[in-house]
Amino acid sequence: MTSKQNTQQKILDAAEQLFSETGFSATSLRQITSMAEVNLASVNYHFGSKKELIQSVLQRYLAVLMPRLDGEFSRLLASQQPNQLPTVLAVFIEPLLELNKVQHNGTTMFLQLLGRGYTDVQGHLRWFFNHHYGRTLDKFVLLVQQSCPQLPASEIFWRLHFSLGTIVFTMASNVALKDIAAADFNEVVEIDGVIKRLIPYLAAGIAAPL
Amino acid sequence: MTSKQNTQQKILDAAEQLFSETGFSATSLRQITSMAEVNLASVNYHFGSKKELIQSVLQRYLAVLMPRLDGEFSRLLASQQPNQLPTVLAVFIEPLLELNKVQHNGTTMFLQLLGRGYTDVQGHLRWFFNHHYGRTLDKFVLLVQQSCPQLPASEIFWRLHFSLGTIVFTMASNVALKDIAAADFNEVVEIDGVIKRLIPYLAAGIAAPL
DNA sequence: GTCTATACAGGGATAGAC
DNA sequence: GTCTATCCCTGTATAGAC
Repeated sequence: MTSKQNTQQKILDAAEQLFSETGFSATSLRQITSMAEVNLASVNYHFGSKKELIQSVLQRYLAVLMPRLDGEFSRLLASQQPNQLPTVLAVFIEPLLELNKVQHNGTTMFLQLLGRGYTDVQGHLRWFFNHHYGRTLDKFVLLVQQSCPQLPASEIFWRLHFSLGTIVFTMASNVALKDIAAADFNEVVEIDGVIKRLIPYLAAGIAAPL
Repeated sequence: MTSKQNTQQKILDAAEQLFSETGFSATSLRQITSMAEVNLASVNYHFGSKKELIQSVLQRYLAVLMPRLDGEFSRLLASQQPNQLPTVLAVFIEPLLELNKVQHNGTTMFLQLLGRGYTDVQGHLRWFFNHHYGRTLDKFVLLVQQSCPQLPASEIFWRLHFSLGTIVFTMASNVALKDIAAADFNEVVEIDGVIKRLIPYLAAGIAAPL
């Protein structure tokens, strides 16, 4: 009973650390199981496959993040008049930064996992996300549509995917970007700095004139 | 002599087709060499490794694209007054679409390779790109800085990387996005449509107020 | 139920014969 | 330059111990 929980937990912790350091495809199950000090086969026993392990690692964060976001979206939708786009986007900041309470460096960890997830193995993670959190996503899309009434829904579709790309790519290359910024501009930028730089960029892009 | 050229060429053609169909990591050297009807070991003999083969496939396009872009950038820099940001970005459209003359569906092929390349194997492609085309890149950055004199260089650095993410991610998931757009909005969007949708988004994001 | 040891097919890379 | 044979690593599946 407790031993099952321990094994699963040990695998998840080791996997999370290795995934965020070197990416999904570059991390082998043998690395994970040897760091977790468990048997190789236990990954497939407990999680079924490497893909499902990746989803489980992300799920630990999503289970905390998405209900919070859903609540914020519902709150904004309940107000009578449409909300400003920057206001809608700013809703992400707090819940994302609170992931630091889930785990040390949780925000960076999660965003890096998200970035690597969408870029490394694309397909199955996108499906997983839509499947589990489609409702929350719909609320967000509705909020954006209300804040940009001049834009057709199809244009918003494209621009939200552009924005997803911006976020995911930035987070996947977060470490490299921080290093370059430090070297070229003597700037020390932490994850919240990156997030706050992203907001005006995304807001302007999404609301751009046709 | 001719046999060397032929073998290299056959490998490049087969690799390009398979890469753009199923991505880099999902395409094995054995698939490539059997489609090209050459020996497995010849890939490593002629290109050194799978990574370098990927670079070579991209290089065929970059060798056409980058000199053209460099010329356009120089032309814009030569004009006395600073150029509008949308004008600077629009410079990409023509040279990108002309890749269709290099090969059938060349533009899509190239952008997909670029997208997959940056996301699949991140590190080495970035290095390769900066190393070979750093000068051209510098001209572009200068043009953007001139068109946004109110923005500090460090902010432009971040926003150009945001934009790179937008482009790369969009192109990597190009096929999926086209399918969704077709299903949800009855929209048939070709690659030039995506490019032209990107320009106003990017321009607004880069020039966003602080 | 949980864990271990082990086998298997497929991957990239490479040494050496030709 | 080319080709064969081989090496080591990967994810996955399963038989059997506890």
